[in-house]
Amino acid sequence: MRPSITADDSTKRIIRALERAGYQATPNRRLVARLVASTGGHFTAAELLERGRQERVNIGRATIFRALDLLASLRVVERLDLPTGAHAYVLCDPDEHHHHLVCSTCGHSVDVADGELARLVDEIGRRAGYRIDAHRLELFGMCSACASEQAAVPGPGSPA
Amino acid sequence: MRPSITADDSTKRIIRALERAGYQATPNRRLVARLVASTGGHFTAAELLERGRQERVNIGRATIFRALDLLASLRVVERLDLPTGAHAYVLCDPDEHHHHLVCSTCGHSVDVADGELARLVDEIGRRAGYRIDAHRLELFGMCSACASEQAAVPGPGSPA
DNA sequence: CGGCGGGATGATACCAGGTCTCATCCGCCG
DNA sequence: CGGCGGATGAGACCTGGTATCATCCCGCCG
Repeated sequence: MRPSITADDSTKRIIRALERAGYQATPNRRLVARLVASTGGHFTAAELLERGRQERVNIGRATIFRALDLLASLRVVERLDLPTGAHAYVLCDPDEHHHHLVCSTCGHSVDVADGELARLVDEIGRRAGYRIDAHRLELFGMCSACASEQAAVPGPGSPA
Repeated sequence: MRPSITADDSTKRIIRALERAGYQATPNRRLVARLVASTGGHFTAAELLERGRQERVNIGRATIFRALDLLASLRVVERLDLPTGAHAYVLCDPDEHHHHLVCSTCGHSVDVADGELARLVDEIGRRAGYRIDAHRLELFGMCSACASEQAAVPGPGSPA
């Protein structure tokens, strides 16, 4: 375990990214940054809104979306399509191209370096005669924490 | 080029899949099958609805969605998340696990065999300590037809 | 200090994709 | 022919997201 990056660090990192790009770090945006940073996994705009309202009555839905958009454009946050078709956002590292591996149980998400994938994608494109501009890989599964928890408290029917 | 599979073949294949799974091949579903098969690329439910209405006045939105759901559950059709965040559907081969490479210009889509990806995904999971249950790879680019068309009629600025 | 301008904000209307309900309908089987 | 379950259409509804618009706030300039 190496939880060297705290939520607080993340909050600051987000705010710095905002400022570096020339955007105002307004109270609302700071709030969103804090909310985003304090989730270990993915979250929806609606969740953010609700949590935001708990600490600060007046924050508009539109503001949340605008902030999220902004953060997404800075690649501090990325939009995810869950297998269910629902949309969620995750905090992530803006510095390198990567993908997400998300736990379907707890929602925790880890960044996955592109690695060999780039090569593979390249080859697929060449074979199909496409010029590939973008790719997206999304991985869903169960993290080790959830797996061991499930092993300890097995749901009905599973230990058959 | 090997356009050995016609829209008609696809229509029949879809209908057969329906029947094999024990669902009625009702007129509406046949219509949807035909509409789906006659698009080379991805399409949205709204498009289908509109095209459907052109040849058969009464088909409900819900019916389209229901048919699409059904086809998706038979894996004859798959739901795609475009880079824009919009949802689309594509006709595809139910028999093997694969991914989609879609042309952002014309919407044409080709199936891509999983190939090495499975191994890669496996390794990622092992390294992260996740049990990976599902993955999704989506590739976006430009097909050779659109590329050559673009080369012939270059847009402003591109031939710089 | 006062005024100004642009960006940020909140409310709200709106839109699209999708789901749910419900009454009707229709085709298939007996 | 009668009944039943599945399919259907209309339309309400929900959710995620966007557009509009008036207001507001802040920094800056005079």
